[in-house]
Amino acid sequence: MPKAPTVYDVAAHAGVSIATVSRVLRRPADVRESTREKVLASVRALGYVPSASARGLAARRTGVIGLFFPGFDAVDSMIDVAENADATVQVVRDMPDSGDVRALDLYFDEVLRGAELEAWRQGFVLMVGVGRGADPETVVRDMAGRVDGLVVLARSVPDDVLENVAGRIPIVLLAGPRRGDDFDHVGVMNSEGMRTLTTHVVRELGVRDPVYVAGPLDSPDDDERYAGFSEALGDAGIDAATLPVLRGEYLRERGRELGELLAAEPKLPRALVCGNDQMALGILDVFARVGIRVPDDVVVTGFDGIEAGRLSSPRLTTVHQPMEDLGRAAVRVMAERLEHPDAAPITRRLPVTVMLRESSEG
Amino acid sequence: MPKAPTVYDVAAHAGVSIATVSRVLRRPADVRESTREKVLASVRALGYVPSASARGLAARRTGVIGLFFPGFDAVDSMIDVAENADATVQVVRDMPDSGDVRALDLYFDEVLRGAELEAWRQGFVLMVGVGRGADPETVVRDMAGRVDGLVVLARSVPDDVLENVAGRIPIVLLAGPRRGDDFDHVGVMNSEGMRTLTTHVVRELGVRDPVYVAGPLDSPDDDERYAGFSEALGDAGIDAATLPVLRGEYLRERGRELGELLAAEPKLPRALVCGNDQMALGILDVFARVGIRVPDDVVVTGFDGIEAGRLSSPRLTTVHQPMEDLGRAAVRVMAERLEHPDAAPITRRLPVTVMLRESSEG
DNA sequence: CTGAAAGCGCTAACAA
DNA sequence: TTGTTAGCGCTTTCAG
Repeated sequence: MPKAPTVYDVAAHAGVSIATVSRVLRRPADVRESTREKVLASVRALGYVPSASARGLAARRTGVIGLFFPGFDAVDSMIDVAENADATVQVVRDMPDSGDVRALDLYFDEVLRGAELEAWRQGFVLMVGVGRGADPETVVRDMAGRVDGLVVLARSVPDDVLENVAGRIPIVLLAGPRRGDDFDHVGVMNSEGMRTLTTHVVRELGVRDPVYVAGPLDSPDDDERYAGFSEALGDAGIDAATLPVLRGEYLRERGRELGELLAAEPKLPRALVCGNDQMALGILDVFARVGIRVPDDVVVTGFDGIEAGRLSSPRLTTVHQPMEDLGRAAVRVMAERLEHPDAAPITRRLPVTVMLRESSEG
Repeated sequence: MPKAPTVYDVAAHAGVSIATVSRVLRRPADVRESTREKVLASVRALGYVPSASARGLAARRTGVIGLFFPGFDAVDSMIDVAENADATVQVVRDMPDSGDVRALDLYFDEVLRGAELEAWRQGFVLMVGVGRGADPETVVRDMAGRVDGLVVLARSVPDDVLENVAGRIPIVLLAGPRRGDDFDHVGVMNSEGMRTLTTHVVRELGVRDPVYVAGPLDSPDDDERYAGFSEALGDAGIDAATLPVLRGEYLRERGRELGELLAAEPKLPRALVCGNDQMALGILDVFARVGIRVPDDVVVTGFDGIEAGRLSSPRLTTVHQPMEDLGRAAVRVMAERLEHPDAAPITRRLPVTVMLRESSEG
């Protein structure tokens, strides 16, 4: 690996000072055309690539925006590459079934895609950090040293760490609750979405006693969704507090368990309004197996709009979150913040879309 | 945003020299325990986060590995976030259909996941670069200035650019052909996989005249796959050159076109061995619509092992590439290269898995 | 429009 | 074990 050329090399080659080389690269307009071309020729001739480290140090900005996500799961279940490196082609009879482990990741992937796109548009590079195991702090601190600003998925990092890091670089919170005015924040209209969907269930489908299938107790997203549910019922003169609520984790498997429970009951509710798609899909799994007809026997709805809900049968009625837009909005907010460090805290809530599909529409 | 503390601040606060602060952070063992604790206390007290730029500049390494992919498609079809920012909840009747635009991305997502995991294990940070439009060169050059090494998807960057950048930092090529001994390379066993699958079709399913559905003419991957196909036939005493070959792009839509063509023929082949899953799925789409039964009337197989092939009906028999392992292997190779800059070129070919599913197995 | 020179914050010899 | 010091490669006044 021959030593990489530096500004000095380029300057010498072009017969100018290093300042001029720097100018050609950063504010070409400030340099006479003939000089500029001379320098650019040298840049190409030497294969010069500016060092981002040196640039970042001198300019006090890196041009990188960080995006922190809690980790992909199932990390250590993976086979070691080296160990099967000399294996040969394997043949497998692949039976139907398999899980949906990728669902969570898919959510991130979409947000990531939007963030990456917007970062590019704004002239930034995106650095993705994935929280490993129980130690988001290390990763976040490390990232903090590398980026101009950090977008963090809400509640994926302890508050004190966030507070601490915020003293050095701006933080934008993604999704989740609004967390006061401490940080800039980008979220979606959870309650409005659920309210609209529930209103549809009550008004159009004529169900006056839908059962809410809630997520974890400590999920602010779920709180907001339930609030929307309640409001919709209130609008129709129904008191949500009088209706039963089922509760579980936001997991398909947990949905299956609830599905089993429901299937064993003597009487089904007319509609199950679930706090997220995963649970709804789990319930659908069981109902399909035991012969409960959806939506004829019972209407089932979800929330999130994950891909799997478009591929299930029946396809799942849900409230679709604009994940890609979330990512984009977060980066855009960060760009604004970087431009105006002292502006008032920014909050942005993105609209959602109720997707009516066969799990509710007969 | 108060000015971020530096080593000098920490050193002053702890009453030591900046060198000691640096040591505490980089080689804690070289520092007496009491001093170390004193320094760490100051680090915490001040909320100190080391600057990666300064560190990178001084140490001549950034600790970042770059991963370059050609771009996500459909970039400019996206709605502008700002424009619908004040919209409210929308309700949509979502009809079945929709495309599979995400398929390509899914491939990348998996590779990405593997790369990210391995990078973390090796103590690196991963920086993902996405080629925008027709200008991978700019992105790659920019990345080259930010990372210690660059993993590049084969044929996503012009050779001369690669050559040029390779003078500055090591390059690892991912997938695609082997490209001589110029670069380190990680790929999969394309021909072996296709050979095994084809042998199954010939031997177990008794088809002696399968039709190969090829990808683009300039795809070395497809060349390798076709070679495997030919070999398998040769093994069975059949000359592949005597059999017809269909050709298209690696796209589902193109598969549909071919499907239409085939459906219009008086007589179907007994088996269609496709160069990738997308085309096979497109063919499946059409066959399902026009009532051609798979595998009873015709066997259809793919290559890649994308998720959509697990969700189609019938589910698609295919050769599964270990995408995640590919990403991991690439990063691992890069780590080795970084450790031993002068070692001989590294080539690694990962095994694949033939997945027998209902599109071939009656 | 161009050059000289002073850092940016950190690491890594080398001394002590 | 700790401190001193010389850069790392670039940006950015400030002069000219």
